[in-house]
Amino acid sequence: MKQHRRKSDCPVHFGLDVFGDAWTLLIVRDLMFKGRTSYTDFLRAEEGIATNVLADRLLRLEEDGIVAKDSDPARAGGSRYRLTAKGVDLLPIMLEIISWSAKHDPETAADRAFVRRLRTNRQALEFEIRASLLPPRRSVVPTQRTASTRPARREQDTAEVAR
Amino acid sequence: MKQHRRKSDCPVHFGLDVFGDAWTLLIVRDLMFKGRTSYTDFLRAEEGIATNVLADRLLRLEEDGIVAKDSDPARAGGSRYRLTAKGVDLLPIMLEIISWSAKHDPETAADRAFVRRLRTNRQALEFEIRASLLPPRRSVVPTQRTASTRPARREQDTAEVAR
DNA sequence: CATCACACTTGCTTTTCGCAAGTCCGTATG
DNA sequence: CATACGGACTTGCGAAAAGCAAGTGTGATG
Repeated sequence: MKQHRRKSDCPVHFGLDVFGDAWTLLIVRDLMFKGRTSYTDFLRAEEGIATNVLADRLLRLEEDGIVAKDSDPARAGGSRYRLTAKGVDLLPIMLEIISWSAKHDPETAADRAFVRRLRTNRQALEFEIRASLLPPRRSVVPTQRTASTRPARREQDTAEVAR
Repeated sequence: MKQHRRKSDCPVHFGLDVFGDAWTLLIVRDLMFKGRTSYTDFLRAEEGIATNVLADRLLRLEEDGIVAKDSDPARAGGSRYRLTAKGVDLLPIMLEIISWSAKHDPETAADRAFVRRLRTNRQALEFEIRASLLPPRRSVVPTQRTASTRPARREQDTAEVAR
């Protein structure tokens, strides 16, 4: 289990403590841009995350209030993950990473039109994506956890409802 | 030695392959905002990076064209690191990380005025910081490396000179 | 030419990752 | 109501990376 190791109150360090690894932001990417929402969806991503690492990162993300998990009554034993408001707030970071990579990676698969919009009309693009992510379409019911199980800090409903 | 493991051409993955770990962006932070430029400067940062990890990350950053190393004739055996243009291009990512952490970390040490400017007048702030970082003030001479030693991809002079 | 600061290396322990296989659990099915 | 099934993990183990402490090399400086 990857541990939190907060060693300062520097905002850069705080961010890295949450998503400073090779996989966390790929899960966020899948939720934000690729419409992937289930455990097996994430496993199918082309980078090939290991199943134990995926389980660990999802738990971390849930504990840190970036994603929330709902059980999906439509499927046997199925769950759906979604970004919380705090998770959606990572969007500007994601967009800047995409912008940087599109500029500096000759082999980038970044969509041309997307990158152009990013440079010419970022506000609107960001607004659109936010709109596509909120509100969380609840055809599903929040997963119950016993007090003993992990996710400590629950997302405040207010944070979710606001905007 | 941390290895590159490029598994797709996704721009998010590309970025994470370069700086997806707990330390790389802290070094960038030190260079970008804290005026730290030497090996021992980086070691002194409050997060306490291990010396072998620091050596590894600096080599990676140099190989990836994010930083460049100059020998400093003013100090015995001293070196200075600086951001290349590609490294300075990480600025928007850093600013968004700071913004996110300032919003979501109750204990954040992020400077109030800085964060306010970030929200109200980002363009100017970014421009200012860029100006403070370029051009690389050369009171020092680029470090020579034999063909056998590491940094493969050298920063193109053009990239440095442009802007 | 001895000393010192700086920039790393080296060796060792602990943690995390990567990979393959196995388990659990809530439906659906017969 | 027993059994199969798909989805969501868990477990075990070897390898890689991180963390820690101590040591080495090298170019000034006295």
